Amino acid sequence: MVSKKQTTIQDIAKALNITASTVSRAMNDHPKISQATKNMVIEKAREMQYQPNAMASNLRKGKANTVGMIVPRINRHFFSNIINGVESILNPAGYNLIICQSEERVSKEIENVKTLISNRVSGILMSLSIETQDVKHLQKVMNHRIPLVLFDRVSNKLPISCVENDDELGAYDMTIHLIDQGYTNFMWMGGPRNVFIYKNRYCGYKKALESRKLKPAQMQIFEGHPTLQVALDFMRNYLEHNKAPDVVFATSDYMAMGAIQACQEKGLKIPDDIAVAGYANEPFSELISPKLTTVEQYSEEIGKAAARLLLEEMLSENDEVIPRKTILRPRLIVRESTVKSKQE
Amino acid sequence: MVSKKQTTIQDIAKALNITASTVSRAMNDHPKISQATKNMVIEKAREMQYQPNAMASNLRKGKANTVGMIVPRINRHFFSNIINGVESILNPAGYNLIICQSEERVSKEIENVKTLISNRVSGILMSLSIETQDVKHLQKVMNHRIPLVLFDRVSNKLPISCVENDDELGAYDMTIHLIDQGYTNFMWMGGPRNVFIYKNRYCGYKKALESRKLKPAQMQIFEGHPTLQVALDFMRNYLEHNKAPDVVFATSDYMAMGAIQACQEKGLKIPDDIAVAGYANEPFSELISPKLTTVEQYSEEIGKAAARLLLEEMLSENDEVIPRKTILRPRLIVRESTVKSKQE
DNA sequence: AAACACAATGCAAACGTTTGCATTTATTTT
DNA sequence: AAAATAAATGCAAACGTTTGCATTGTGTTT
Repeated sequence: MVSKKQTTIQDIAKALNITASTVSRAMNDHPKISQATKNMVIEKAREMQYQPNAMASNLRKGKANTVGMIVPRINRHFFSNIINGVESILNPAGYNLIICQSEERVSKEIENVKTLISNRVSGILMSLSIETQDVKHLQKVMNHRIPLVLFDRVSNKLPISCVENDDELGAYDMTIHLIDQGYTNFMWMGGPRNVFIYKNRYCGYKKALESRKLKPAQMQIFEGHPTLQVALDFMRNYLEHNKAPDVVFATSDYMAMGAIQACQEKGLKIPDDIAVAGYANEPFSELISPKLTTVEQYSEEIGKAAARLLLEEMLSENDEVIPRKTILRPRLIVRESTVKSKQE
Repeated sequence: MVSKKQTTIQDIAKALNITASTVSRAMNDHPKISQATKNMVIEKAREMQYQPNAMASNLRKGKANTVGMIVPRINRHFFSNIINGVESILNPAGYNLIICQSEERVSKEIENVKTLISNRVSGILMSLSIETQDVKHLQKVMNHRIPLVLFDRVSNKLPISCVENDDELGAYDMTIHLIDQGYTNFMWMGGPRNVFIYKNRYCGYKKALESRKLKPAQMQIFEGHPTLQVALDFMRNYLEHNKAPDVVFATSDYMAMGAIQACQEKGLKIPDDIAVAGYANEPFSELISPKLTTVEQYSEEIGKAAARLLLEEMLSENDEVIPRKTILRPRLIVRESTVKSKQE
C-alpha cells in the first residue's frame, strides 16, 4: 500500500539526496544531466510509483498540451469519425484531446468554451451548434489568444481558420445525377436553411436545376429538423393529399429514410415509382433496401485537416495568424434508390 | 485587443485596491464576503475578461473536478450512448469528462491511464480493450486511490465496482423466443468466445436450448470477427454447400445483417424460409427490411449506472470502498425477422 | 465606557513543477 | 601550476489559486 499522499519530485529528491530541479530535469531528459543520475532518478521514480502532476507542470509552463474539441453530439458517425481523424494527427504530435458536447445548444457551447479557456488548452476545434448565431464566445477565445479552428458548421463572422465540405458541390453533383436519370419533378428536404450546410446544399441543388433549365421555384421544398420521424410525418401527410414527386432529394440520410418509409407504406416502389436520395452516407444507407444513393463526406479527413490547421497555428511563432480555409470535395455514391431497373 | 497576458485575480485585486484573497472568495461566493464587494469583483472580472485558471485552482485544491473515461472506440453507438449516460449524471454533479480511446489496444489503454493519473482526475470509468488480460494498470489506479468503475468489458481479477449487462440472460430470452416461434434447427454466430460477452451470450443460448431438451451439440456454430463482411462471406459459402438452418441467432447485429444479405442473395425469404436474430439493437436494425429482432442493451443506462457508482465512491469519506456490481437486464425486441407471417 | 462579538478583509504560505542563473567540481588549455 | 573552459547540479523564484489565521472596523452587550 502506498502512503496517503502522492509521490512528488521532492520526495524522490530527498530519497536520492539531490534537489528537485535535478529530478525534474532528469525526468525530462535534459541534456545537462548525467546519464547516471537520469537512470538513478528514473529507477527511483518507478520504485516510488511517481506520476508527474500535470496540473503543477502545466501551471508552471503556462499551458497544457491539451486541445479542446466541441461537437454538437458524439453519437453521430459523422462527428465521431471526425474525432478519430483529429486524434490521428494530434496524438502523435503529443497532444491530448478533451471532447465536449454542446448537444446542439448554444448555452452548453458557451459553457464548454469557458471550461476550455479555464483549462488553458493549447487550442480549440469546434463545430457550431445548430442554434448558434451570435459568436461572442468565439471572439472571447480569440481574445485569449487561443488558436481556434472551426469545422463543418462554421461561421464567417470572424476571421477564423476552418474546414468545410463543399456542400454546394455535393448537392450539385447529386442533383445533376438525378436529372440525368430522367427525373424532373423534384422534392427537396433539408434542415433549416439558416444553418450553413443546409443552405449550401440547397444552393447547389438550385444551381443544378437552373443549369438544366428546370425551375426550382415550382419544386416542392420541405424544411424541418433533419430526423427520420420529422420526414416520415411530413411525407405521410404529403402523400395523403398530393401526387408524389418523381424524386426526393433529402439532404440528410435520416430524412431520406423517413421519406422511404412513407413511400413504402403507400405502396410506392423505389426507385421505379419514386426515387430517393440522401446525404452523408450514414452506415445504414447501404444496409437498407433499396440501398440509398447518397454523398460521402470523408469525415475522418475533415478531422485530419482541422487538426493540421490547428497544429500549425499552435506551433506558429507569429502572433497574428492569417486564417485559412480547407474545403473538401464530397463524393457522390450512386446506389439502388435512384437508378431505375433496366427493364422499365 | 487584450494585453498579451491573461487576467488573474491579482490584476482584479489591484484594479479594485483589494487583495487577491478577497477576489478569490468573492468569485467563489464565499459567505464572509459582502454582497457589495462580490458585485464589484464580478463586474470587474467581466470587464477584464477574466477566466479562472483551472490549473492553478486544481493544483492548490489537490484535485480537478474531472473524471476520465476510457472506451475502446467512441464511434460505436453502444459506447457513445454510454458516454451520454455518463455525462447526464456527471455534468449536473459538476464534473467534466475527459474521454480517451484505447482503440482496443492494451498499450494505448495503459497510456491513457497514465495521462489520467497525471491529470489527477477525481475518478476513472473504463471499459477494457479486447486485448486486455493483465490488469497491472488498474492496480496502479487503485494504488493512487483514484476511484475506478468498470463497465461492460469488466475484469474480476481485482475488487472493483462494475456495471455489466446480463448477456447470458439476453441470449437466453432470445433463444426461448426463437424456440417458441417453432424453430428447431439453429445456427449460432458470434464473436470470439474468449471475450466475456460472447462467451456469456453463448452460454445463455446453450442453456435455453437445453432447457427445452434441444441438443446444442448438433447445432451449427460459427465464431468469427463480429462484422458484416465476415458473416456474409461465411454464410454465402455455407449456403452453397449446406441446407439452410431454420434460424440464425447472431450475437451481433452486424453479423445478422451479413447473414440476411447472404440469404437474400440466395433467394431465401426472411422469416418465412429462414429467420434471423441479432444482438445490440444497432440503429440500422429497425431500418432494414425485414426489421431485425434483436436485444436492446440500454447503453445509456449502463453509463448512468457506472457514473452513479463512481460518484458515490468519489464522494465517500471512507477510504476503503466495498466494490459493488450493477447488472442490467437487457430487453428482447421482437421484430419482423423472426415472426412468420400469419397466413403461413 | 469597557468588553465583546461579529462581519469583512488582509496576510502569507502552500500546492508541485520548471527554469534562469549561480555554484561547484572536473577537465582542458596555456 | 595557474587559468580558462566545460559539465553537472543547486538555489530560489515563479506560475495563479486557495485557505487558516490574523487583523481591522463596526455594532452590541454589560
